[in-house]
Amino acid sequence: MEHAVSQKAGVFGYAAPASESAPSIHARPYLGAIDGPALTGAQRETLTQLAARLRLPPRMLLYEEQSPARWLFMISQGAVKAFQDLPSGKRRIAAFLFPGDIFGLAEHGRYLNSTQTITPVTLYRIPLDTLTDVFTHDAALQLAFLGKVTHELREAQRRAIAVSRRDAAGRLAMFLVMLRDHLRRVEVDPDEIPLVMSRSDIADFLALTLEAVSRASTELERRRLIHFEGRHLVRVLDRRRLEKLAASL
Amino acid sequence: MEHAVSQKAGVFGYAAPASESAPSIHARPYLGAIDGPALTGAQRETLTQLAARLRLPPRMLLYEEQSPARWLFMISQGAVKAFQDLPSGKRRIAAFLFPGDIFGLAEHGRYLNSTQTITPVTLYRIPLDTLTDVFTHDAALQLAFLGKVTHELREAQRRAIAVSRRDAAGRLAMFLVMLRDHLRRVEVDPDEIPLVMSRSDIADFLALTLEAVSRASTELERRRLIHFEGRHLVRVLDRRRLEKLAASL
DNA sequence: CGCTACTTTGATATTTTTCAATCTTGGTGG
DNA sequence: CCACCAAGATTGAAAAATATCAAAGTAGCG
Repeated sequence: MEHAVSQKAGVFGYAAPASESAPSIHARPYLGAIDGPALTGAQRETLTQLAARLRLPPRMLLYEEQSPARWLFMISQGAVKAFQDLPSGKRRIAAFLFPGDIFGLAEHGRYLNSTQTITPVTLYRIPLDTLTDVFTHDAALQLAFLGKVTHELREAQRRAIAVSRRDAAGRLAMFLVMLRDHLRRVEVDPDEIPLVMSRSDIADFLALTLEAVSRASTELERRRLIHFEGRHLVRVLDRRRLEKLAASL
Repeated sequence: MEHAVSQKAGVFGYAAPASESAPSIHARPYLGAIDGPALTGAQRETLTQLAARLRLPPRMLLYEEQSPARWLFMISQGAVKAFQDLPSGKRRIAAFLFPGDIFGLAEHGRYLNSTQTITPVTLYRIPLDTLTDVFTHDAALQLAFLGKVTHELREAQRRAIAVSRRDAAGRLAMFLVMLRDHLRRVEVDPDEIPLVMSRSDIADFLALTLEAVSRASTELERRRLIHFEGRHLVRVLDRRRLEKLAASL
């Protein structure tokens, strides 16, 4: 199993003009009393001053697992994958990341996953050392981050449940529904799901072989739940049954 | 598949004397610059005033999935399981929780998992509505929570990787190692792993049948990696090979 | 227009799930 | 103190589904 990387880490793309849009994070409500704390203008200002805005090409490795963690990243545009390469040669994708998502949380000062751009990406890069101070001085801003992290925790738990399914078709259905819901804040038509990642990325995410993903795709098409318009766009034909299958574990 | 519950939610055990020990949370370092922000004396004081200390019997249901989230919990002693019952009748255990662990994070004001005590448990119960204010006024305290939540996020990701394994023995080995590491802050001998939960709990956690867990246990014993001293205590016979197997995915 | 990477399809092998029955263990009560 | 009971755990045999190995088909890109 090969996982070639077209560009090495360490060198980042050129800086993008900071004017286009200020940093923003998306999160669902997470505690009973806290409803998705959106960033205030002042908070965005704070972050904008800290963050460098970068534009990166596709397939660029941002950082590697176990390397020293220096920055936190927030995606503005594009898609990123976070993954681990396992001793067996297999790869497990921990998450696909889209606009509004944060990544780069570390442990013992080192990143836990490798990350690589899938599409061209625009993102904000925030030095970790300054972030601690900011959080200490701006509790509300930190709260927004806390909400985001808890949201990601829930998604990780949901994914663990999805992966635990035995049937490939059900896993794929769950993936599609999760992806659609995750993208809903960006996409307009909920029955069109853009699949920016490859089949083998999906396989690595769902802990299936890419052959199994391919067969599951065929099966979902045969059952008239979805239709592939090209390899990177799924049209949902029967939303009700797709969701039913996704929830049927 | 039956999952009977001996006691219903809503009624909590009697309050325990608050003097025994103040609330504490355990977390690993999570950001490059932040090393496991332990609670200061003042912060413990703050929490102690907010929290009710409760003692609960074993097998008590604390709250059910989708019920309105009113409290956050911190375990002082004992073990709790967080789970979801799926439409198919299967059960997925999202996490086993031990002293120092926090649980009760919610979404849209509702709990995402059901939780039930496994052993007798002593815990702190903190009203969620007051917590938001506390976090806003005490950024350092919030930072400790943020660290804890990110730590749980990492554990969820690790579990997702463990569950994605195909081989039952490997999954069980991974579970044992994770459990041992999680308990290391409490337990002294790293080669004695107390298994407070039942085989079927382990099965629900690993997304295996309990038969498969049983067979995997037998296999690990046959291979002289572990030895069961009774059903609730595992002695690690060959730490090196056990860890190798756990990491061999 | 042709190459290369990605995807699909096919046949076999491996492993878990299922379904069933038996065995243990801890607790209860006579 | 011992026998009995029930829940939990183990073992066995067959069925189901994905992994594997192999080969052919597409599609995008230069």
